[in-house]
Amino acid sequence: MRNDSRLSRMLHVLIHMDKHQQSATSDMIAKMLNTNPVVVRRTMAGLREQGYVRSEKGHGGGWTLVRPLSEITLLDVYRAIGEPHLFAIGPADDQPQCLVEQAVNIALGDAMKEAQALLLRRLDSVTLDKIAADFETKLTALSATSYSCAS
Amino acid sequence: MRNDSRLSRMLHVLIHMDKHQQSATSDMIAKMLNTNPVVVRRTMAGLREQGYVRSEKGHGGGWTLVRPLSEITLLDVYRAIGEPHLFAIGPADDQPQCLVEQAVNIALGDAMKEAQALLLRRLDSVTLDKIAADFETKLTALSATSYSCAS
DNA sequence: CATCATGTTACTTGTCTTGTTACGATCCTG
DNA sequence: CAGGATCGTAACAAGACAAGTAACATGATG
Repeated sequence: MRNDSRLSRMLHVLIHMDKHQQSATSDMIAKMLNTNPVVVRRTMAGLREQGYVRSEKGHGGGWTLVRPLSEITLLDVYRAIGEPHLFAIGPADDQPQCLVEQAVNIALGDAMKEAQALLLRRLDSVTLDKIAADFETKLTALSATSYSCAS
Repeated sequence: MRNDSRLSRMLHVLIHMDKHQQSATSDMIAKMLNTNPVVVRRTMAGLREQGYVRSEKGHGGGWTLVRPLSEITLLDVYRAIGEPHLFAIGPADDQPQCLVEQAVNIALGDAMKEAQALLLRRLDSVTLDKIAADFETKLTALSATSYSCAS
């Protein structure tokens, strides 16, 4: 568990959901992600609240994709899961008295802000159908060879 | 302890060391950073190995700055402390079998690589004397008002 | 040799995502 | 309508990693 993999996992799930076009239970999704259903529900709650997926209880229930992949960007997903911290590094003190430390925070903070802005711009510029298309390319490239991912 | 603050702390220390131009003990530095001497030695070990500072044992010992701030970039310091992980997010699986997940990893990874490259470029473009100069500006701007940071 | 200071190891703490268990609510089906 | 399928949620344990802490060895100075 070295990284926060929620964004990665949700992208993975959404594209798979688009592929079968039928409701998937938290259990099925959990197996796909090598985790367990509670983690799935927890993480996908944000996607539901933002209207990207819908969940239905009871027999025959599960998760369904509501909006087309072409209308969901990576940034949308990132925001839906709560915009978790992107960086592992940061200042020792957010409001330091020391003027030297203030100058350090500004220098580091400026660089990080630029990097964050670039990353978010990049996430905003890619829609999920783009990744799905990349997948299709990979798939045809492999021709008839084995493709395994319990989808 | 939300973030890895080693880079921030080391920048702070190096600039202060340049200001007094005399050896500082781990204890003094620890007080400045609001931590304890072991953490200081642990973190500064990398700076010593890379030749930015020198440490001397025994009576009158402590840490001294070896190279001028103008010859040390933020990137140098980042590398000296062991290039810790920059991002808090990442893929769920580095070597996934699933082609969809592979496509997701590539999309996310590309964006992150770009952001990382930008950040490292920014770190490489700033030398420590630049931050020290920013500090001086702040200091004179404050005229004769109180400046507190047990340096 | 006594003291100061670093070097190093081992262990604890704090924080955050994940993993897991438990239980309640809801909905289909026989 | 009883029973099972499924989500919702709370509570708590596990794992990872930087940071905090304690203990002790090593080396330098006076």
